[in-house]
Amino acid sequence: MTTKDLADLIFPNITKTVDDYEKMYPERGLKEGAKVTRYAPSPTGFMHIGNFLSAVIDYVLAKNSEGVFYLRNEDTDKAREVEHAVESIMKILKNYDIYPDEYEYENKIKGEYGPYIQSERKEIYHAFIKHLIEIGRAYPCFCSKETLEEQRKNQELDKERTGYYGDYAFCRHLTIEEQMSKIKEGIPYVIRFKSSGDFNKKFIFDDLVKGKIELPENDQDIPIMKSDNLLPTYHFAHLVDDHLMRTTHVVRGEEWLSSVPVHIDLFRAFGFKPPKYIHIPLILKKDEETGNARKISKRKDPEASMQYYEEKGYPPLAVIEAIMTIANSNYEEWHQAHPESTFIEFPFSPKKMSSSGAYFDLEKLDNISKNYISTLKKEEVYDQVLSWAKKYDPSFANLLEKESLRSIAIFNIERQQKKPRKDFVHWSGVKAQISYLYDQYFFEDYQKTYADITEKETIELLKKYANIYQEYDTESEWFEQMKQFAIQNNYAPSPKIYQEDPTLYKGHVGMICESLRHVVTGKKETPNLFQILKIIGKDGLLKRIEFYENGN
RNA sequence: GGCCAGUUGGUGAAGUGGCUUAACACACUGCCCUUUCACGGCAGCAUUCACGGAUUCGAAUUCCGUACUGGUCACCA
Repeated sequence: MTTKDLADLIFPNITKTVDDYEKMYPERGLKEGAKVTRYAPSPTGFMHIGNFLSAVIDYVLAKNSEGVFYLRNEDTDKAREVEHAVESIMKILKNYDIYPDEYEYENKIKGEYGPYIQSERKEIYHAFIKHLIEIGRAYPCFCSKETLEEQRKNQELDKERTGYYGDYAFCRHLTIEEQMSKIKEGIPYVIRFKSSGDFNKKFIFDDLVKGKIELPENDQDIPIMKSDNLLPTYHFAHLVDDHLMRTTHVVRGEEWLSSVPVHIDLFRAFGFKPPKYIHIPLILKKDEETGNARKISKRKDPEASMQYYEEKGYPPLAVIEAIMTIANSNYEEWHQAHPESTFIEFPFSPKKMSSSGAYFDLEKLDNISKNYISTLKKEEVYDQVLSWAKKYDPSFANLLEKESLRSIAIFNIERQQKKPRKDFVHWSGVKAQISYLYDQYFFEDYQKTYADITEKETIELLKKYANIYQEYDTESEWFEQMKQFAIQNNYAPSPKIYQEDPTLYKGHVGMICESLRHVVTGKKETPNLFQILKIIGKDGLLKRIEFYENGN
């Protein structure tokens, strides 16, 4: 009995060899230096911001080098699988203008290196496992979970390193005959990789972010195929897929760093060249209870899910900018120097990436978003607010459409100037900031917000003003009239003049403006009054003053 | 506990032996501009790079130790 017999017993129907697959998936004929990257999520729920960070880096790396970026569905854990997870991931990526070159979902497949769904690649994995068994680098293990659990406990008690290695790797030492007869008896088994390393020996591993790291060789006989669904574990699927799909760079979270020895051992068993690894730092969050940093969690932190940014209405490019800043902190500077360039042109450098965990700073995101929105044209703001509202605030969307002209005028307030106003942070905040400019909201909601600061005399003054008000083209013309009006009513035309001798005047022009602003908007703080008056119009002005008078 | 990594201001960080009296951005504070709020402008905000020691003419940058934080040690990825 030989390992060949064992391999045939386990995989009687597998006829293709590793070589066959090597020929089926030849080296990609890309130009020198082109990077092949992938985003390989497991479909277990909503997209996490850490995954998004790695997807963005993958994408930039590939696009920047005229390479290939593909999406692979790692669905080997059937127990945790969630329906439509890949669809939602594709939607999110699309939202951020990230388009995989190769992918497979909803029965559509694009690319020559598929299937891109791991559960459809079972035969391929089996051929590779069969090969390992034949060359004596893999074997069936019949240890039950209970046995393994017990062994682990004993190892802990004995203060030994835990795991399936050396003398603890019981099934490694069975004879081929024993292995075959157990299989024939129908005892369930996993396939384990026969490790080749010595834990006490170190090797140097070069990570593109962290640099050279000394790691112990792998002596763990890890499972590479599960007993129930015969699907590979992550470690093995990573080897087969990233090799056959000719991946050049693997971007993943630093939680994978400690399994690098396993992966290297696996690649060496086949004589394959491992990809370059980019282990990116975890995205952290300060834990409120302990005050310590911890991995950002989907359960505790809403901002961990990419869904959050869509619901809040952050423009995708703002989120990208914030994420890119985590990837390389010189991103902002670069972007300012290259305003016309998109993020895929950014020369991302793994070496420049911080090697410690990063906080995702929501305040910083707000600032980025504010700046970004201030650069948009009025129509763009309108379109984006509208499409957000259609999804998350339909009644506001209706109003925006019904009053589209007024809405666009509102979004134009202090926008067409060298330094545009920066008051919109995200679309979900817009309604509260501008609703007073629509009669519908103003007369319904703003009555209560008035503070009683205006005297009767002032109201009379404002009424007088409303009657002479006219729509000027420029602000200075308007303000000139306002000053004249102030003088006629014994108000100083400027605060300075007023201050020279306050007893000469009832007040100054600014005070009239203040009262006017207050009565017309219900707020003390608003954007430019001239532009607001233009939008409301003379009728609106009269109506609002009347409304105020009656309300008090 | 073993193995691995990290530790620069309120935050993200730049920095890889002298150009650093530690860049830039966010936040914060003050002043100016001003019909409000913003915007904008100016200024302030780490004599110091977790701590201790070593190497060196010289260290945030190299080495050793300590502390703390994080990751990992599944038939999960």
